[in-house]
Amino acid sequence: MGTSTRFTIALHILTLLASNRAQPLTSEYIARSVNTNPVVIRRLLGLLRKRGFVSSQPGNRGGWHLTEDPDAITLADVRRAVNEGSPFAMHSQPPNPACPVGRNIQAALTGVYAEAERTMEAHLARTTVGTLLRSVLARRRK
Amino acid sequence: MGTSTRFTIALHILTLLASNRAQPLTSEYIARSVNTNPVVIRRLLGLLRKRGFVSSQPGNRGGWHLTEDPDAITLADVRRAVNEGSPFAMHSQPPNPACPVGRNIQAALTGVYAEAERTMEAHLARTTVGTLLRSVLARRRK
DNA sequence: ACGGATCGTAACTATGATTGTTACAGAAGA
DNA sequence: TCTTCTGTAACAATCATAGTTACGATCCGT
Repeated sequence: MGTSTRFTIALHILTLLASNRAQPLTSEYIARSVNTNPVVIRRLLGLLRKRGFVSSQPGNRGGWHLTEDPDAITLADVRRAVNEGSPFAMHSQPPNPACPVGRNIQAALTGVYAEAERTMEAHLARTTVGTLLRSVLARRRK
Repeated sequence: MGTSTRFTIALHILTLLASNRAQPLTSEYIARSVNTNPVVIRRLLGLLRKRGFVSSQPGNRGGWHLTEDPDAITLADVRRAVNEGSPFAMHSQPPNPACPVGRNIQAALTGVYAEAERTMEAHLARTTVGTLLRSVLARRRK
């Protein structure tokens, strides 16, 4: 299975909201920028709302807006919010416990994987939605 | 799609081969330790052979054996060998080029993702198959 | 030379995650 | 009250992965 695009789409959404803090944006509008279906956007926004990054307003003239400083939202926060799993997966079936390697390989790998993930997370925590917004704006040709 | 288990299985295989360097192991034998089908094992061993980590001997009394020092094979090498993709995926459909954020978000993300991957790879390069083997052996109860 | 054991690989199925889509009830401003 | 949105369920479409069967090619040991 390919890696999910949720993390990327969530960052796209948050960057878009960060660049339009004056008025709420509808899932329909966001979907046109991302080039997908509004329901996909609402699903992701629901996850981001759970973490308090955005809030929604139903009804006419409703929509979504950012409720935190873009520089306070790190990419590590966003990754956690959208449930991106570990980049490492163990065996789908448990290995053979009668084999010394089979019996112990998962325990040996668990620590290595956890530390590798921590390393990556620490790196992602050094970039924020604000960083992304500035990077995007610096590239635009008006 | 969930993350693939190829990396984990490849490490399991290599650790098993490293612990049995005296005689070749058959895909059948390895499959019993991993608890899967021999063809799955042969497919992975084929990828590992391309990188020169293992070699195979067809025919009666054939099988597979390690051709490199376990301490010379890093987890980063193995990960590359089995084609684990990036943990980050871009949009499946290109975002809207008429939107300033849509037009530039991928360029902004590319660098961040590449650097995060490099960080993780650098970390994985610090552990080897030899490390894993010793970790596994230290846990075994004879 | 034969027989059995193994690799090498194609082809197909099964499974599961993700994404996209339709549909519709509820909420809220104008 | 009408229109515009959210919120969410239900379902279809797509795709990667893993598992399985099958079978030809290879090679050791006798």
